[in-house]
Amino acid sequence: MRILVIEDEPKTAAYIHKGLSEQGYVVDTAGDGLDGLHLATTTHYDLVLLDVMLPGVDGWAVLEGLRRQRATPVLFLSALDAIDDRVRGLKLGADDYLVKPFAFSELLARVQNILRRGPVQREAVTRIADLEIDPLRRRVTRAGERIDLTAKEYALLDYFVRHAGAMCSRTLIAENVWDMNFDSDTNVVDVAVRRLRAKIDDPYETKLIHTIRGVGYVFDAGGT
Amino acid sequence: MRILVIEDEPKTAAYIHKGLSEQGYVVDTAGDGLDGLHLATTTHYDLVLLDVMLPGVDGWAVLEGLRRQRATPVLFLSALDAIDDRVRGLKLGADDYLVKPFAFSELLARVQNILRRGPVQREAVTRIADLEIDPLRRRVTRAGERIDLTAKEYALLDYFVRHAGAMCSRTLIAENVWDMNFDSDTNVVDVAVRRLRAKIDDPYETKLIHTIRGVGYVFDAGGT
DNA sequence: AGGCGACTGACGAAATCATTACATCGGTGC
DNA sequence: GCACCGATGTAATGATTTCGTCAGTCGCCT
Repeated sequence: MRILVIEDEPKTAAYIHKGLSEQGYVVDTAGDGLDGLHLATTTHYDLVLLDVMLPGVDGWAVLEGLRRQRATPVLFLSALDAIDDRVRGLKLGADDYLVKPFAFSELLARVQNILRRGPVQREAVTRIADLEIDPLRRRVTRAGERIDLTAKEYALLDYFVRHAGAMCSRTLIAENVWDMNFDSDTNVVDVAVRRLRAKIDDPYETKLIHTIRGVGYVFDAGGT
Repeated sequence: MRILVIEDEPKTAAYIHKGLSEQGYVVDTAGDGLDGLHLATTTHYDLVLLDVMLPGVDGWAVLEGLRRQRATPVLFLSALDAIDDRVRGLKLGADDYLVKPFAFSELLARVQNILRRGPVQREAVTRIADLEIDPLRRRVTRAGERIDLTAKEYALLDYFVRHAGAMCSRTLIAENVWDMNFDSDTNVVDVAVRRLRAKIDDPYETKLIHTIRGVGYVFDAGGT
Protein backbone atom coordinates (compact mmCIF):
# COMPACT_ATOMS: atom_id res chain seq x y z
CA MET A 1 0.00 0.00 0.00
CA ARG A 2 1.46 3.32 -1.06
CA ILE A 3 0.73 6.51 0.76
CA LEU A 4 1.73 10.04 -0.14
CA VAL A 5 2.10 12.60 2.59
CA ILE A 6 1.94 16.23 1.53
CA GLU A 7 2.97 18.27 4.53
CA ASP A 8 5.28 21.23 4.79
CA GLU A 9 6.34 20.93 8.36
CA PRO A 10 9.30 18.50 8.34
CA LYS A 11 8.79 17.34 11.89
CA THR A 12 5.18 16.37 11.34
CA ALA A 13 6.00 14.74 8.04
CA ALA A 14 8.75 12.68 9.62
CA TYR A 15 6.49 11.68 12.45
CA ILE A 16 3.81 10.44 10.12
CA HIS A 17 6.33 8.81 7.83
CA LYS A 18 7.88 6.83 10.61
CA GLY A 19 4.59 5.76 12.12
CA LEU A 20 3.11 4.58 8.85
CA SER A 21 6.29 2.85 7.77
CA GLU A 22 6.23 0.83 10.94
CA GLN A 23 2.81 -0.34 9.92
CA GLY A 24 4.20 -1.61 6.65
CA TYR A 25 3.01 1.15 4.35
CA VAL A 26 5.20 2.57 1.67
CA VAL A 27 5.35 6.28 2.31
CA ASP A 28 6.42 9.16 0.11
CA THR A 29 6.50 12.71 1.30
CA ALA A 30 6.25 16.03 -0.46
CA GLY A 31 7.07 19.32 1.17
CA ASP A 32 4.83 21.60 -0.82
CA GLY A 33 1.74 21.59 -2.98
CA LEU A 34 3.49 21.60 -6.31
CA ASP A 35 5.68 18.61 -5.60
CA GLY A 36 2.78 16.86 -4.00
CA LEU A 37 0.43 17.38 -6.90
CA HIS A 38 3.08 16.28 -9.33
CA LEU A 39 3.77 13.10 -7.45
CA ALA A 40 0.13 12.37 -6.86
CA THR A 41 -0.81 12.69 -10.49
CA THR A 42 2.11 10.82 -11.96
CA THR A 43 2.31 7.95 -9.51
CA HIS A 44 -0.16 5.53 -8.14
CA TYR A 45 -0.97 5.94 -4.49
CA ASP A 46 -3.56 4.17 -2.44
CA LEU A 47 -4.02 7.21 -0.29
CA VAL A 48 -2.93 10.82 -0.05
CA LEU A 49 -2.58 12.62 3.26
CA LEU A 50 -3.02 16.26 2.47
CA ASP A 51 -2.32 19.22 4.69
CA VAL A 52 -4.51 22.21 3.92
CA MET A 53 -2.01 24.86 4.87
CA LEU A 54 0.79 24.62 2.39
CA PRO A 55 3.21 27.16 1.04
CA GLY A 56 2.57 28.07 -2.59
CA VAL A 57 -0.13 25.83 -3.96
CA ASP A 58 -2.46 25.09 -1.07
CA GLY A 59 -4.39 21.97 -0.20
CA TRP A 60 -7.53 22.98 -2.05
CA ALA A 61 -5.71 23.49 -5.27
CA VAL A 62 -3.90 20.19 -4.90
CA LEU A 63 -7.16 18.37 -4.25
CA GLU A 64 -8.85 19.99 -7.21
CA GLY A 65 -5.98 19.31 -9.49
CA LEU A 66 -5.76 15.74 -8.34
CA ARG A 67 -9.46 15.11 -8.73
CA ARG A 68 -9.31 16.16 -12.34
CA GLN A 69 -7.16 13.19 -13.09
CA ARG A 70 -7.38 10.61 -10.39
CA ALA A 71 -9.69 9.23 -7.79
CA THR A 72 -7.05 8.53 -5.18
CA PRO A 73 -8.59 8.66 -1.71
CA VAL A 74 -7.59 11.78 0.16
CA LEU A 75 -7.42 12.26 3.89
CA PHE A 76 -7.41 15.90 4.80
CA LEU A 77 -5.44 17.35 7.66
CA SER A 78 -6.94 20.65 8.67
CA ALA A 79 -6.36 23.26 11.33
CA LEU A 80 -8.44 23.22 14.47
CA ASP A 81 -10.59 26.25 13.84
CA ALA A 82 -11.35 25.70 10.19
CA ILE A 83 -14.81 24.23 10.29
CA ASP A 84 -15.71 25.43 6.86
CA ASP A 85 -12.49 23.96 5.63
CA ARG A 86 -13.56 20.49 6.54
CA VAL A 87 -16.91 20.83 4.92
CA ARG A 88 -15.32 22.32 1.89
CA GLY A 89 -12.78 19.55 1.77
CA LEU A 90 -15.39 16.85 1.89
CA LYS A 91 -17.34 18.59 -0.82
CA LEU A 92 -14.29 18.80 -3.01
CA GLY A 93 -14.01 15.08 -2.77
CA ALA A 94 -11.86 14.37 0.26
CA ASP A 95 -12.68 11.05 1.85
CA ASP A 96 -12.12 12.03 5.43
CA TYR A 97 -10.52 14.72 7.49
CA LEU A 98 -8.52 14.87 10.63
CA VAL A 99 -8.09 17.82 12.93
CA LYS A 100 -4.62 18.82 13.96
CA PRO A 101 -3.16 18.15 16.40
CA PHE A 102 -4.06 14.49 16.44
CA ALA A 103 -2.87 11.30 18.06
CA PHE A 104 -1.12 8.95 15.71
CA SER A 105 -3.45 6.13 16.58
CA GLU A 106 -6.30 8.26 15.36
CA LEU A 107 -4.61 8.91 12.08
CA LEU A 108 -3.86 5.24 11.68
CA ALA A 109 -7.44 4.32 12.38
CA ARG A 110 -8.69 6.61 9.65
CA VAL A 111 -6.09 5.52 7.19
CA GLN A 112 -7.02 1.91 7.72
CA ASN A 113 -10.65 2.73 7.49
CA ILE A 114 -10.23 4.38 4.13
CA LEU A 115 -7.97 1.69 2.75
CA ARG A 116 -10.20 -1.09 3.94
CA ARG A 117 -13.02 -0.14 1.69
CA GLY A 118 -10.88 -0.78 -1.29
CA PRO A 119 -10.17 1.38 -4.26
CA VAL A 120 -12.69 4.13 -4.71
CA GLN A 121 -14.26 3.70 -8.04
CA ARG A 122 -14.91 7.00 -9.61
CA GLU A 123 -16.78 5.30 -12.35
CA ALA A 124 -18.01 7.47 -15.09
CA VAL A 125 -21.54 6.21 -14.63
CA THR A 126 -23.31 5.24 -11.46
CA ARG A 127 -26.27 2.94 -11.79
CA ILE A 128 -29.02 2.35 -9.30
CA ALA A 129 -31.89 0.28 -10.54
CA ASP A 130 -32.69 1.73 -13.93
CA LEU A 131 -31.36 5.14 -12.99
CA GLU A 132 -28.07 6.24 -14.42
CA ILE A 133 -25.96 9.16 -13.31
CA ASP A 134 -23.03 10.36 -15.32
CA PRO A 135 -21.22 12.82 -13.08
CA LEU A 136 -18.78 13.88 -15.72
CA ARG A 137 -21.49 14.97 -18.09
CA ARG A 138 -23.82 15.80 -15.24
CA ARG A 139 -26.43 13.82 -17.03
CA VAL A 140 -29.19 11.68 -15.60
CA THR A 141 -31.36 9.09 -17.29
CA ARG A 142 -33.95 6.68 -16.07
CA ALA A 143 -35.21 3.75 -18.09
CA GLY A 144 -33.31 5.23 -20.98
CA GLU A 145 -35.14 8.54 -20.85
CA ARG A 146 -33.10 11.61 -20.28
CA ILE A 147 -33.97 13.72 -17.26
CA ASP A 148 -33.08 17.37 -16.89
CA LEU A 149 -32.29 18.43 -13.38
CA THR A 150 -31.65 21.84 -11.93
CA ALA A 151 -28.54 22.51 -9.93
CA LYS A 152 -30.15 21.88 -6.57
CA GLU A 153 -31.98 18.83 -7.76
CA TYR A 154 -28.79 17.36 -9.09
CA ALA A 155 -26.90 18.19 -5.92
CA LEU A 156 -29.57 16.47 -3.88
CA LEU A 157 -29.63 13.43 -6.11
CA ASP A 158 -25.88 13.30 -5.96
CA TYR A 159 -26.01 13.23 -2.21
CA PHE A 160 -28.60 10.50 -2.23
CA VAL A 161 -26.67 8.40 -4.67
CA ARG A 162 -23.51 8.77 -2.69
CA HIS A 163 -25.36 7.53 0.34
CA ALA A 164 -27.56 5.06 -1.45
CA GLY A 165 -29.15 2.65 0.95
CA ALA A 166 -28.18 4.68 3.98
CA MET A 167 -30.50 6.72 6.07
CA CYS A 168 -30.19 10.42 5.31
CA SER A 169 -31.43 12.71 8.04
CA ARG A 170 -32.81 16.10 7.14
CA THR A 171 -30.15 17.84 9.15
CA LEU A 172 -27.34 16.12 7.34
CA ILE A 173 -28.93 16.72 3.97
CA ALA A 174 -29.41 20.38 4.78
CA GLU A 175 -25.82 20.63 5.85
CA ASN A 176 -24.32 18.87 2.88
CA VAL A 177 -26.50 19.98 0.02
CA TRP A 178 -27.21 23.45 1.28
CA ASP A 179 -24.87 25.33 3.50
CA MET A 180 -27.31 25.58 6.28
CA ASN A 181 -25.75 25.12 9.63
CA PHE A 182 -28.06 26.00 12.43
CA ASP A 183 -31.13 26.86 10.53
CA SER A 184 -33.86 24.58 11.58
CA ASP A 185 -37.23 26.08 10.80
CA THR A 186 -37.56 25.64 7.10
CA ASN A 187 -38.79 22.90 4.84
CA VAL A 188 -36.48 23.43 1.89
CA VAL A 189 -35.42 19.85 2.06
CA ASP A 190 -38.97 18.57 1.81
CA VAL A 191 -39.74 20.78 -1.12
CA ALA A 192 -36.54 19.89 -2.89
CA VAL A 193 -37.24 16.23 -2.39
CA ARG A 194 -40.69 16.78 -3.77
CA ARG A 195 -39.30 18.42 -6.88
CA LEU A 196 -36.75 15.69 -7.35
CA ARG A 197 -39.40 13.05 -6.93
CA ALA A 198 -41.54 14.71 -9.53
CA LYS A 199 -38.81 14.10 -12.02
CA ILE A 200 -37.21 10.81 -11.11
CA ASP A 201 -39.93 8.96 -9.24
CA ASP A 202 -43.40 10.12 -10.15
CA PRO A 203 -43.31 8.98 -13.76
CA TYR A 204 -42.05 5.50 -12.90
CA GLU A 205 -43.33 2.44 -11.22
CA THR A 206 -40.66 1.64 -8.65
CA LYS A 207 -39.85 4.52 -6.37
CA LEU A 208 -36.31 5.24 -5.32
CA ILE A 209 -36.80 7.88 -2.66
CA HIS A 210 -38.42 6.60 0.49
CA THR A 211 -39.23 8.69 3.51
CA ILE A 212 -38.45 7.69 7.03
CA ARG A 213 -40.86 9.38 9.32
CA GLY A 214 -39.23 11.58 11.92
CA VAL A 215 -35.82 11.24 10.35
CA GLY A 216 -35.44 11.93 6.68
CA TYR A 217 -35.13 9.83 3.57
CA VAL A 218 -33.49 6.76 2.09
CA PHE A 219 -32.48 6.40 -1.50
CA ASP A 220 -32.89 2.81 -2.41
CA ALA A 221 -33.93 0.48 -5.16
CA GLY A 222 -36.20 -1.36 -2.80
CA GLY A 223 -34.70 -4.86 -2.89
CA THR A 224 -33.14 -6.65 0.05
CA MET B 1 -29.00 6.68 24.36
CA ARG B 2 -29.63 9.80 26.37
CA ILE B 3 -27.81 13.02 25.76
CA LEU B 4 -28.00 16.23 27.73
CA VAL B 5 -27.34 19.48 25.94
CA ILE B 6 -26.39 22.41 28.13
CA GLU B 7 -26.50 25.43 25.89
CA ASP B 8 -27.93 28.86 26.48
CA GLU B 9 -28.58 29.91 22.93
CA PRO B 10 -32.02 28.51 22.10
CA LYS B 11 -31.45 28.30 18.39
CA THR B 12 -28.27 26.30 18.70
CA ALA B 13 -29.86 24.08 21.29
CA ALA B 14 -32.86 23.46 19.06
CA TYR B 15 -30.68 22.63 16.12
CA ILE B 16 -28.57 20.15 18.03
CA HIS B 17 -31.68 18.68 19.55
CA LYS B 18 -33.30 18.11 16.21
CA GLY B 19 -30.22 16.70 14.56
CA LEU B 20 -29.49 14.26 17.34
CA SER B 21 -33.11 13.22 17.64
CA GLU B 22 -33.11 12.29 14.00
CA GLN B 23 -30.25 9.96 14.78
CA GLY B 24 -32.33 8.28 17.41
CA TYR B 25 -30.91 9.81 20.53
CA VAL B 26 -33.09 10.97 23.38
CA VAL B 27 -32.14 14.56 24.01
CA ASP B 28 -32.74 16.84 26.97
CA THR B 29 -31.71 20.45 26.98
CA ALA B 30 -30.85 22.86 29.75
CA GLY B 31 -30.59 26.59 29.25
CA ASP B 32 -28.11 27.43 31.97
CA GLY B 33 -25.44 25.90 34.12
CA LEU B 34 -27.58 25.45 37.20
CA ASP B 35 -30.32 23.55 35.46
CA GLY B 36 -27.78 21.60 33.53
CA LEU B 37 -25.78 20.55 36.54
CA HIS B 38 -28.89 19.58 38.36
CA LEU B 39 -30.15 17.43 35.52
CA ALA B 40 -26.76 15.91 34.88
CA THR B 41 -26.28 14.86 38.47
CA THR B 42 -29.76 13.55 39.09
CA THR B 43 -30.37 11.69 35.87
CA HIS B 44 -28.45 9.16 33.90
CA TYR B 45 -27.05 10.42 30.63
CA ASP B 46 -24.74 8.66 28.25
CA LEU B 47 -23.22 11.94 27.22
CA VAL B 48 -23.32 15.61 28.10
CA LEU B 49 -22.74 18.35 25.55
CA LEU B 50 -21.52 21.30 27.51
CA ASP B 51 -21.19 24.84 26.32
CA VAL B 52 -18.40 26.69 28.11
CA MET B 53 -19.94 30.12 27.94
CA LEU B 54 -23.03 29.99 30.06
CA PRO B 55 -24.87 32.61 32.06
CA GLY B 56 -24.46 32.18 35.79
CA VAL B 57 -22.62 28.96 36.47
CA ASP B 58 -20.22 28.49 33.58
CA GLY B 59 -19.09 25.35 31.85
CA TRP B 60 -16.01 24.83 33.95
CA ALA B 61 -18.01 24.90 37.13
CA VAL B 62 -20.58 22.53 35.72
CA LEU B 63 -17.88 20.11 34.68
CA GLU B 64 -16.22 20.25 38.09
CA GLY B 65 -19.47 19.78 39.89
CA LEU B 66 -20.44 16.91 37.65
CA ARG B 67 -17.10 15.16 38.02
CA ARG B 68 -17.50 15.08 41.77
CA GLN B 69 -20.41 12.78 41.41
CA ARG B 70 -20.50 11.12 38.04
CA ALA B 71 -18.28 9.92 35.25
CA THR B 72 -20.63 10.84 32.45
CA PRO B 73 -18.67 11.54 29.26
CA VAL B 74 -18.58 15.23 28.45
CA LEU B 75 -18.11 16.88 25.09
CA PHE B 76 -17.09 20.49 25.42
CA LEU B 77 -18.34 23.21 23.13
CA SER B 78 -16.47 26.47 23.10
CA ALA B 79 -16.57 29.59 21.03
CA LEU B 80 -12.90 30.12 21.69
CA ASP B 81 -10.35 28.12 19.85
CA ALA B 82 -7.66 28.75 22.39
CA ILE B 83 -5.47 25.76 22.97
CA ASP B 84 -5.44 26.59 26.65
CA ASP B 85 -9.17 26.19 26.83
CA ARG B 86 -8.93 22.86 25.19
CA VAL B 87 -6.21 21.70 27.51
CA ARG B 88 -8.02 23.00 30.53
CA GLY B 89 -11.18 21.21 29.48
CA LEU B 90 -9.41 17.96 28.90
CA LYS B 91 -7.61 18.25 32.21
CA LEU B 92 -10.86 18.80 34.03
CA GLY B 93 -12.07 15.56 32.58
CA ALA B 94 -13.85 16.44 29.37
CA ASP B 95 -13.71 13.67 26.80
CA ASP B 96 -13.51 15.81 23.72
CA TYR B 97 -13.66 19.36 22.61
CA LEU B 98 -15.37 21.09 19.73
CA VAL B 99 -14.95 24.67 18.61
CA LYS B 100 -17.98 26.70 17.61
CA PRO B 101 -19.21 27.21 15.06
CA PHE B 102 -19.12 23.67 13.85
CA ALA B 103 -20.85 21.64 11.20
CA PHE B 104 -23.39 19.23 12.53
CA SER B 105 -21.71 16.26 10.95
CA GLU B 106 -18.66 17.22 12.92
CA LEU B 107 -20.57 17.11 16.13
CA LEU B 108 -22.23 13.85 15.20
CA ALA B 109 -18.91 12.24 14.41
CA ARG B 110 -17.55 13.10 17.82
CA VAL B 111 -20.67 12.10 19.63
CA GLN B 112 -20.61 8.72 17.95
CA ASN B 113 -16.95 8.38 18.64
CA ILE B 114 -17.42 9.01 22.33
CA LEU B 115 -20.35 6.67 22.53
CA ARG B 116 -18.14 4.00 21.00
CA ARG B 117 -20.12 3.61 17.92
CA GLY B 118 -17.49 3.91 15.28
CA PRO B 119 -17.96 6.72 12.78
CA VAL B 120 -19.11 5.21 9.55
CA GLN B 121 -19.18 1.56 10.29
CA ARG B 122 -19.45 -0.75 7.38
CA GLU B 123 -20.60 -3.85 9.13
CA ALA B 124 -22.77 -2.53 11.87
CA VAL B 125 -25.46 -5.14 11.48
CA THR B 126 -26.56 -6.63 14.74
CA ARG B 127 -27.97 -10.12 14.70
CA ILE B 128 -30.06 -11.79 17.35
CA ALA B 129 -31.53 -15.10 16.37
CA ASP B 130 -32.96 -14.51 12.92
CA LEU B 131 -33.49 -10.82 13.58
CA GLU B 132 -31.19 -8.35 11.92
CA ILE B 133 -30.82 -4.67 12.68
CA ASP B 134 -28.90 -2.40 10.37
CA PRO B 135 -28.63 0.94 12.15
CA LEU B 136 -26.97 2.67 9.24
CA ARG B 137 -29.89 1.98 7.00
CA ARG B 138 -32.26 1.96 9.92
CA ARG B 139 -33.60 -1.26 8.60
CA VAL B 140 -34.87 -4.34 10.38
CA THR B 141 -35.47 -7.79 8.98
CA ARG B 142 -36.52 -11.05 10.51
CA ALA B 143 -36.14 -14.37 8.74
CA GLY B 144 -35.25 -12.36 5.69
CA GLU B 145 -38.49 -10.43 5.65
CA ARG B 146 -38.25 -6.71 5.91
CA ILE B 147 -40.03 -5.04 8.79
CA ASP B 148 -41.02 -1.40 8.84
CA LEU B 149 -40.85 0.20 12.24
CA THR B 150 -41.98 3.59 13.43
CA ALA B 151 -39.62 5.88 15.28
CA LYS B 152 -40.71 4.77 18.73
CA GLU B 153 -40.77 1.13 17.81
CA TYR B 154 -37.29 1.36 16.44
CA ALA B 155 -36.04 3.24 19.46
CA LEU B 156 -37.50 0.62 21.73
CA LEU B 157 -36.07 -2.24 19.75
CA ASP B 158 -32.75 -0.48 19.76
CA TYR B 159 -32.84 -0.31 23.50
CA PHE B 160 -33.75 -3.96 23.80
CA VAL B 161 -31.05 -5.08 21.45
CA ARG B 162 -28.49 -3.01 23.24
CA HIS B 163 -29.47 -4.71 26.45
CA ALA B 164 -30.17 -8.10 25.00
CA GLY B 165 -30.35 -10.77 27.64
CA ALA B 166 -30.56 -8.26 30.43
CA MET B 167 -33.65 -7.46 32.37
CA CYS B 168 -35.20 -4.17 31.37
CA SER B 169 -37.48 -2.63 33.94
CA ARG B 170 -40.30 -0.40 32.85
CA THR B 171 -38.74 2.53 34.60
CA LEU B 172 -35.46 2.12 32.81
CA ILE B 173 -37.16 1.74 29.48
CA ALA B 174 -39.30 4.78 30.10
CA GLU B 175 -36.24 6.77 31.04
CA ASN B 176 -34.11 5.78 28.11
CA VAL B 177 -36.55 5.53 25.28
CA TRP B 178 -38.91 8.24 26.34
CA ASP B 179 -38.05 11.42 28.06
CA MET B 180 -39.81 10.73 31.29
CA ASN B 181 -37.97 11.33 34.50
CA PHE B 182 -40.93 11.15 36.78
CA ASP B 183 -43.18 8.18 37.13
CA SER B 184 -46.55 8.87 35.73
CA ASP B 185 -49.16 6.22 35.77
CA THR B 186 -49.28 5.53 32.11
CA ASN B 187 -48.83 2.32 30.28
CA VAL B 188 -47.04 3.75 27.28
CA VAL B 189 -44.33 1.18 27.64
CA ASP B 190 -46.78 -1.69 27.62
CA VAL B 191 -48.49 -0.34 24.56
CA ALA B 192 -45.24 0.27 22.76
CA VAL B 193 -44.04 -3.22 23.57
CA ARG B 194 -47.32 -4.55 22.32
CA ARG B 195 -46.90 -2.74 19.02
CA LEU B 196 -43.36 -3.88 18.65
CA ARG B 197 -44.35 -7.45 19.38
CA ALA B 198 -47.04 -7.27 16.77
CA LYS B 199 -44.37 -6.66 14.19
CA ILE B 200 -41.34 -8.66 15.27
CA ASP B 201 -42.80 -11.45 17.39
CA ASP B 202 -46.39 -12.22 16.55
CA PRO B 203 -45.74 -13.47 13.02
CA TYR B 204 -42.94 -15.79 14.10
CA GLU B 205 -42.55 -18.94 16.07
CA THR B 206 -39.83 -18.10 18.57
CA LYS B 207 -40.54 -15.01 20.60
CA LEU B 208 -37.84 -12.55 21.45
CA ILE B 209 -39.57 -10.29 23.92
CA HIS B 210 -40.39 -11.98 27.20
CA THR B 211 -42.37 -10.49 30.03
CA ILE B 212 -41.13 -10.56 33.57
CA ARG B 213 -44.08 -10.09 35.74
CA GLY B 214 -43.85 -7.22 38.16
CA VAL B 215 -40.69 -5.86 36.62
CA GLY B 216 -40.45 -5.44 32.91
CA TYR B 217 -39.11 -7.32 29.94
CA VAL B 218 -36.18 -9.29 28.64
CA PHE B 219 -35.11 -9.37 25.05
CA ASP B 220 -33.62 -12.73 24.38
CA ALA B 221 -33.38 -15.42 21.78
CA GLY B 222 -32.86 -18.58 23.80
CA GLY B 223 -34.38 -19.72 27.05
CA THR B 224 -33.03 -17.99 30.11
C1' DA C 1 -61.52 -17.39 43.77
C1' DG C 2 -59.79 -12.91 44.02
C1' DG C 3 -56.57 -9.43 42.99
C1' DC C 4 -53.05 -7.44 40.65
C1' DG C 5 -50.56 -6.83 36.69
C1' DA C 6 -50.23 -7.34 31.80
C1' DC C 7 -52.43 -7.47 27.21
C1' DT C 8 -55.35 -5.68 23.70
C1' DG C 9 -58.13 -2.76 20.66
C1' DA C 10 -60.14 1.73 19.79
C1' DC C 11 -60.05 6.60 19.61
C1' DG C 12 -58.47 11.25 19.10
C1' DA C 13 -54.97 14.71 19.46
C1' DA C 14 -50.61 15.89 17.80
C1' DA C 15 -46.82 15.43 14.95
C1' DT C 16 -45.05 14.90 10.49
C1' DC C 17 -45.03 14.83 5.63
C1' DA C 18 -46.84 15.99 0.85
C1' DT C 19 -48.40 19.25 -2.11
C1' DT C 20 -49.68 23.51 -3.86
C1' DA C 21 -49.32 28.31 -4.24
C1' DC C 22 -46.77 32.43 -3.86
C1' DA C 23 -42.51 35.52 -3.38
C1' DT C 24 -37.86 36.53 -4.55
C1' DC C 25 -33.87 36.72 -7.12
C1' DG C 26 -30.84 36.55 -10.98
C1' DG C 27 -30.12 35.96 -15.63
C1' DT C 28 -31.50 36.54 -20.72
C1' DG C 29 -33.06 38.51 -24.80
C1' DC C 30 -35.29 42.20 -26.98
C1' DG D 1 -33.55 49.30 -19.35
C1' DC D 2 -37.28 46.31 -19.07
C1' DA D 3 -40.15 42.38 -19.27
C1' DC D 4 -39.94 37.54 -19.00
C1' DC D 5 -38.63 33.06 -17.28
C1' DG D 6 -36.75 29.54 -14.53
C1' DA D 7 -34.78 28.27 -10.23
C1' DT D 8 -35.26 28.28 -5.49
C1' DG D 9 -36.83 29.48 -0.93
C1' DT D 10 -41.05 30.45 2.10
C1' DA D 11 -45.53 29.80 3.63
C1' DA D 12 -50.06 27.74 3.97
C1' DT D 13 -53.04 23.93 3.59
C1' DG D 14 -54.49 19.23 3.50
C1' DA D 15 -53.51 14.27 4.14
C1' DT D 16 -51.47 10.75 6.66
C1' DT D 17 -49.33 8.47 10.41
C1' DT D 18 -48.08 8.02 14.93
C1' DC D 19 -48.51 7.70 19.72
C1' DG D 20 -50.50 8.34 24.25
C1' DT D 21 -54.63 7.53 26.81
C1' DC D 22 -58.26 4.83 28.29
C1' DA D 23 -61.20 1.05 29.28
C1' DG D 24 -62.07 -3.58 29.11
C1' DT D 25 -60.31 -8.37 29.20
C1' DC D 26 -57.19 -11.91 30.20
C1' DG D 27 -54.17 -14.62 32.93
C1' DC D 28 -50.91 -15.59 36.47
C1' DC D 29 -50.01 -16.06 41.50
C1' DT D 30 -51.30 -16.46 46.19
